Amino acid sequence: MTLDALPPHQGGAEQLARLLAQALLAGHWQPGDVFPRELDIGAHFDVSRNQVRNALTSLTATGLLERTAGRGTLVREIGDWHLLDPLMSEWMTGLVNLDPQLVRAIYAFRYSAEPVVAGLAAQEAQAEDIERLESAFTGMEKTAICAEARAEHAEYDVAFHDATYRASHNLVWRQMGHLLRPSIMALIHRSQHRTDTLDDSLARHRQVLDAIRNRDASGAERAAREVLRRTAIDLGIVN
Amino acid sequence: MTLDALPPHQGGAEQLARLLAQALLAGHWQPGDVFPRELDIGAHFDVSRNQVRNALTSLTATGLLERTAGRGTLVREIGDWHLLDPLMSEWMTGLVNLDPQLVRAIYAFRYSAEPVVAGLAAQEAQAEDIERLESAFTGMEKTAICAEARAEHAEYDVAFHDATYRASHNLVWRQMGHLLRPSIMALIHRSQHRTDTLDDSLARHRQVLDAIRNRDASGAERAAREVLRRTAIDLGIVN
DNA sequence: ACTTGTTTAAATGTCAGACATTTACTAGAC
DNA sequence: GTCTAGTAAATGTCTGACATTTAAACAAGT
Repeated sequence: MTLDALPPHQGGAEQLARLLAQALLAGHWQPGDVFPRELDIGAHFDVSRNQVRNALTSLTATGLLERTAGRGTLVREIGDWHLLDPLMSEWMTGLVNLDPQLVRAIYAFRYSAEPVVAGLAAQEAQAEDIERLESAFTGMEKTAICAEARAEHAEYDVAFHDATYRASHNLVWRQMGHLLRPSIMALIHRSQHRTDTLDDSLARHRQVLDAIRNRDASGAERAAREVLRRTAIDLGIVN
Repeated sequence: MTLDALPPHQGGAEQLARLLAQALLAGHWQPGDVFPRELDIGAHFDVSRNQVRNALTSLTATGLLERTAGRGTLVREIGDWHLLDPLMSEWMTGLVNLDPQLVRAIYAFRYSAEPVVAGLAAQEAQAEDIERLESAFTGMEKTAICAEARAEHAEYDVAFHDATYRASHNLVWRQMGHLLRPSIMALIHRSQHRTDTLDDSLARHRQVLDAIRNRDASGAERAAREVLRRTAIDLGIVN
């Protein structure tokens, strides 16, 4: 894989890091491949060596690359990626062709984890948590009608699930909310979002909200599982 | 808080990063405090500005610090820390006085998550996963007898739980195994490790192993919960 | 042949200094 | 008082030179 296939870039090491990271996430390099050298990258994108090094530092910190003096830069395998790093989530978000293996892994994780989180939320939620959930849900309702508001609807969707994680009032679970954004964004690009689909999704979200509001832990677990069953259909993981 | 209270350091930006990170994790600075300037840090530890910048880059990437040109470096609040970053786990490990709030948060997370993970492991485990679990368990048995092998015993303990996460065969859950090390290490420093305690802990671990081996998902869930009840006692969270 | 040691090239890592940019504060004009 | 310009101080960036590590090529000695 060469750099020629990548789009141009402008401004900042962060942009460059995103560009390279997304190419890696899309599988343009294989694990074990040697990554281009600093000077080549700098020459290709016409940026200073500093910018390149800053970008590569991020990719190394997220486990995408492995660098050793003298040898060069190697691409690490998917099992070494720090999927829970917020930077990684940001890079995955907006990547149209996310590796299906990743989409499935994240979904499987959510399917096993989110019911537990919802149960915790039902036990621990404070008034402000309920408020966040409600405002996110009403946002989802408002944007469900017209097709142009798909992006906005997704944001409210993310906000709803993130509010669930936050309502668990656990520092670790809360960190995991970052994974939601890429997962839900992937959902947008793969599902048709027909009206009946959205209605069904909304109804299931409402049950989660109600259960948490009623402090019904096991009910929240069940409802969260139902939401994710709907998600699985929309993602094309089942059927 | 000044730098004077910190021990000296030798060699490498990584060492410096660990030193500063552990000071932050121990709560030597309050959220919102201004962190010392690059030049001051460099002068105090007698390292180049580059090393300081590399170290601070790590602390920024893990959400411990927030840096903006012109303003300086601020200490972020605990809710912004990237607790799931492997670097963070490495720093927390070996920190004798980990913030009790963190210990409790990590424990609460494990108590809600690990039963689910054990259940998944019972469904998904392959032969090599079982082997890893068994070898870790026998290691725990061998090192349970004499008190000198506490550190080694803890390593086998970590290996056992890590093997459980790996056996779930999910990329996301697997990443979370990093959190185990600091959690279990904290346990060492706080518990007496009396012989009957260890026997009880071993028996409960054995039940997890057996349930996974028998592909008994709900049994593995129950057993994992029992292991963590034991852990809670040893950590002093209950009783 | 096989090993051992030396050299060479190439990659990342480090340093030092100058400069750029952003931010907060201060003094002064009106 | 309020706005503006200026100044100081902090992080960010660039550049070039040098250090260190690694792997491969090569040359000797046994």
